[in-house]
Amino acid sequence: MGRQPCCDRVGLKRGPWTIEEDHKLVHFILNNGIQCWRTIPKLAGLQRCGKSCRLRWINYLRPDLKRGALSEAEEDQIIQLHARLGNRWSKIASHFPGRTDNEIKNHWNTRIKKKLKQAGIDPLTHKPIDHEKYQQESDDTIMELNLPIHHHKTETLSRTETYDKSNEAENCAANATDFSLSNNAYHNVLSENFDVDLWSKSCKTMSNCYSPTLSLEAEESIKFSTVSAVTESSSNIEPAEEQDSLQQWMDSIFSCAVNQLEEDLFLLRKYN
DNA sequence: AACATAGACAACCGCCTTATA
DNA sequence: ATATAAGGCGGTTGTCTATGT
Repeated sequence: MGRQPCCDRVGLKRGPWTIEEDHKLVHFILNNGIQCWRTIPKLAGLQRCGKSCRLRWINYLRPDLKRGALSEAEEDQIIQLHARLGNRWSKIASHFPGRTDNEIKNHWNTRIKKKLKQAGIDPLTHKPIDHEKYQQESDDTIMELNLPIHHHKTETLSRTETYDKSNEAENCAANATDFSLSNNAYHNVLSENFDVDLWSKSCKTMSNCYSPTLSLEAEESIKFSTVSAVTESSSNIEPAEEQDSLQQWMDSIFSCAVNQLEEDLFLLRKYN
């Protein structure tokens, strides 16, 4: 009865992923695609559960991820969407190609919430804060409202960035003036030993077809990540591949329309 | 130099819905 | 029809790094 278990859970590795593990997962997915997450760790030679692999791929390894800090415009859009949708992070993230729900959720919790509070706006209701009531809630909050925020780090490097600068990708990162470019140097390290043609082809296909709304910055960063590996063949997409991409593009448009309908329905239910 | 603290974000946990044997 | 795992999602925790003392 039922499905097979997702994994035997014995001897599974947890915690931060190593570069070797990333390498194995990326290599496997680019060569075989994603059919079933349960089988991927075993086939890819990873001591991880399928769920962990899925998360790692979606939040960190996908070639079409847009890296770097969120812009002011993106932050504003997140605030607007949050006012409409609440904490439905995956729905919010669907409006930002190349951004993950985890990334947006983290950004909301660490920065935007604070920013809104400073501006006297309740991040939960998006309405002006009732200061008297608010001040009774906690001393910490009072501190946040009345005292200047101490910025210990104005330009904190992400873990990935720091990793980049202390490893083989250092030279690439040093040459890149753009934040997103330095981040993508990581992908160069990853792709150094495996099928770089396949990797670059995948990035190219994704940037050209799969994500029609992909920003210039994202496109540029993808190109940079494969700059050492781009070959003549990478730009020649096979007809069958184009067909697939067209299908995926149509799916994405359909998905956008469904998203909009779902949002409208959500708002109707909320206000009726 | 060593320790404490804060901030950022990757990773995990648990729940819910969907799919399947 | 039912039980159970997969997949997906949001909340929370853990880890790492920068900065302050």
